[in-house]
Amino acid sequence: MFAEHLTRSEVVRVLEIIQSSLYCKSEDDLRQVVRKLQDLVPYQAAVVALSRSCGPGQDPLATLGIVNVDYPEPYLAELGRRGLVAHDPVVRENFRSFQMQHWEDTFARQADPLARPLREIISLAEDFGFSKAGAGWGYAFGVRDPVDCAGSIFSFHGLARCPRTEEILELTVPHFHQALRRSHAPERKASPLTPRETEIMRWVGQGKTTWAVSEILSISERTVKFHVGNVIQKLDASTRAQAVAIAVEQRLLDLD
Amino acid sequence: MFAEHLTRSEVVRVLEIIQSSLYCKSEDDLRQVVRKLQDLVPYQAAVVALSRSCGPGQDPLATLGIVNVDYPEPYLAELGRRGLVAHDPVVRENFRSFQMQHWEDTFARQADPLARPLREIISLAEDFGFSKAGAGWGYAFGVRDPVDCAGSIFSFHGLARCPRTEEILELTVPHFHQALRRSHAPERKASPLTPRETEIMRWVGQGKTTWAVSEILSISERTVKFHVGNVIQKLDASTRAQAVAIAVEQRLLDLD
DNA sequence: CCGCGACCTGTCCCTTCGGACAGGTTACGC
DNA sequence: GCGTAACCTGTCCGAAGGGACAGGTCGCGG
Repeated sequence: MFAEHLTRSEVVRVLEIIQSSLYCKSEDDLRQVVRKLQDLVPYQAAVVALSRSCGPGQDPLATLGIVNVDYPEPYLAELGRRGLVAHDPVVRENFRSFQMQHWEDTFARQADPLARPLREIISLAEDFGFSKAGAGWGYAFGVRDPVDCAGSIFSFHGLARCPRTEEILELTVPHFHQALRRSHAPERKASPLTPRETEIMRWVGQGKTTWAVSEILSISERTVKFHVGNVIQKLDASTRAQAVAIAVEQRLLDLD
Repeated sequence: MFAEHLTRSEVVRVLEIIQSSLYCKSEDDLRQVVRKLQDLVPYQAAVVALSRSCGPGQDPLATLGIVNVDYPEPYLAELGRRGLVAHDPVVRENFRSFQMQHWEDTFARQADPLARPLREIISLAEDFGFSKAGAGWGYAFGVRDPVDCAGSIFSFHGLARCPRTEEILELTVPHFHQALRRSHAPERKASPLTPRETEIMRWVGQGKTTWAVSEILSISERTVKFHVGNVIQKLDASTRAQAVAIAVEQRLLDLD
């Protein structure tokens, strides 16, 4: 059965959230969308992360990009600083199985509940006022992308075990994963080219000669050569053909 | 209001379809998912297409990849053979506005309803037994991806105008678009370049001069110029810079 | 066997580029 | 006011590219 614990209006709400996930263009958009879940599921804080390398033999943690939703920043920073993320059983479990897990179960499955990093994780959480026990438990759920193998984890703090909650997460998280994948993709660093250089390279890429570009822009041939020369330098190219190749490949020519 | 014309079970059905769209890995998967819509919306046949180049000044038709769902293949083939796709007002409208359109309106908006290509489109449709008038009308709806600018069109034949239908398409099509984008990614038409040409253009794109390439490949400078010249012709470029730009953009240089 | 496509080579000529040198103006922030 | 970045312009020259003409070999399929 599908969505059996949800009323019509809840299903509609879920659908709305899913729709809005389609239009995430940035981490911040995603943050907003995830927050909408709070109407349906009373989590306290969430953390979201995407790893591009989840293949066999790859370390997912290596390329983990983290988006914080309502956790105290210093807590996550400290977690990272002490290298505890790699030892968090929830994280490890997630990137192995990508199944929904309630933290309580995950912690219960630990061979040695008193192991050093585990105790440290728990005490750090307590330092920040949310113990991992009792009301402090939560859910984690992630997706391993069937197409490009990117893996994500969505971790929600402050959720008691509940089939309805699981249903909602099951429905929404895969879409959040996609939104994360999309909004995280265009990690396009600022173009090293000036507007003028970009403009000129666009024409050059369209097959215009120096002379033609100078006519188009009503500037001298020399100036065009000057700009192209600068681009060649900046992109560490040796010919304009290579400069164009690099620019196109790095999408510096705002074709889109 | 969201999904106001739908019952709970219909909303759930929509949600189910959306969920299954997440796991499309191929055109055929997508076809299956789109077909599920028939339970909710009695369309007769659908055609789905994705264009990677939808930027300003780019021709979306140039990179249009088409997925047929239940149309007679010969019909679509004939449409393409006669170059009618470019003249279909529904297609043109879609890639301009990306808004939902009922074909009836689109055709009604045509300045000259008796124009040659338009008449040909209609008569071809009639030849295949589905006139575009009356019950033959349908809906088209597409998405212009906010992230990578890829544009899609989803065209459903055999739908009367109906707010409920529009609602369902409004909810599902954006997800189909994403599914199409994901499953369609590794679609690369055969390169028009010969292996030798590809090899040479790769070096040219790396900034090598004619002389340098000739040294690398142990052939004469003249031969390199010969091949580059052929590539420039084939790609309809005028300089090697433009040839490189086109080759890189169309991913002809198996860099990846 | 012949045509065809991919590949290879040459000469001639004019255009285009790339680099080096040597200037200039505007606009903006410290 | 001074530095700096973006923009603009010039001359000179050797190197590189593009087009047109005219060849050549090889292998494959009708």
